[in-house]
Amino acid sequence: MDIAEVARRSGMPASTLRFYEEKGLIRSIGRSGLRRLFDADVLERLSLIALGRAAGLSLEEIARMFAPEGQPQIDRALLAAKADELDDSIRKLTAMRDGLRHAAACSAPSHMECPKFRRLVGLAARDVKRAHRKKSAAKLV
Amino acid sequence: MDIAEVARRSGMPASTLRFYEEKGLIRSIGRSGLRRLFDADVLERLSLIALGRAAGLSLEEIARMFAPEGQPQIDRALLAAKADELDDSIRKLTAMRDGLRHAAACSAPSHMECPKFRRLVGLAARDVKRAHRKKSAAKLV
DNA sequence: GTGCCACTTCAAGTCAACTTGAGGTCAAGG
DNA sequence: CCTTGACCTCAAGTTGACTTGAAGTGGCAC
Repeated sequence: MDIAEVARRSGMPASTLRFYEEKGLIRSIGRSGLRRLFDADVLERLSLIALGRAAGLSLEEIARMFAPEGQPQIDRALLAAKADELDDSIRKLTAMRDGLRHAAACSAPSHMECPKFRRLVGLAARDVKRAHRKKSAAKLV
Repeated sequence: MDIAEVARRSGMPASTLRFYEEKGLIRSIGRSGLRRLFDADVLERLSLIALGRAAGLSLEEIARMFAPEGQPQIDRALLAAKADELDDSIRKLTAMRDGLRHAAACSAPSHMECPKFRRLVGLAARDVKRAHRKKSAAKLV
């Protein structure tokens, strides 16, 4: 397959495919003149990348999941850790969604006068501080 | 409160507070010489901003939720629409989390040999294509 | 009253993940 | 054979959300 076909079948622009190859996320199997040739399995790999992106992983994290080819347990630990992170995000998003849903329906003149909404806001505030502590701690390393 | 106290109490760096003020997301209530003075209610506002960010809203979207002061129903419709978007993200993240969790535990030698995992991957692929269609359509406007 | 240092402004830098543009190459159809 | 246009490379641009740096100001403890 040439790059145009991969683009068509994966839904990603050719520029992205070249970019991913440069980053080592995918590989072309050869050339025809200048033109890259891809094996069909690149599509699976691209789906995997898309999945990771959709779940909020960075390209670098995704690359790490693919790469080592020698430490399967590190790989599995990473997957599990990522799953935990996702759980966290899901909890946050769910709280936010409920808050929005409520705010859209709530009759309080200003959302801030609604106790439900205020509780939610307080929750988020705690999270930010936690995140900042984490970041500062990370800098010390 | 001066900016340092707001920073301390909100957990955000002063530079971020100045940045948010410049963007119109928060307001200082006056100055003492050059120094900004903030009302205590800015903390509530910052929590709200943090909540929005954590839920994946852009600063511009957050600003729109605050701003109009005249179209309460547009505001509510926007909130409801955002809640729906969040529902979508939550579904995706949940699928991803389950996939990761499974992959971390699954005994198949390579994740791609596991039918559960492959189904998940296919799901993500469809999503990318949908996103690209949406983007292309948006460009035509 | 005076010196320090937290505050100020404004411009520029950073980071991730791509996209865009200029200038060049070559496979294939006519 | 020759043109065409899809593909190539490499550098630079873009966007969002901030951060950093240099140069300046002024509140307040002494």
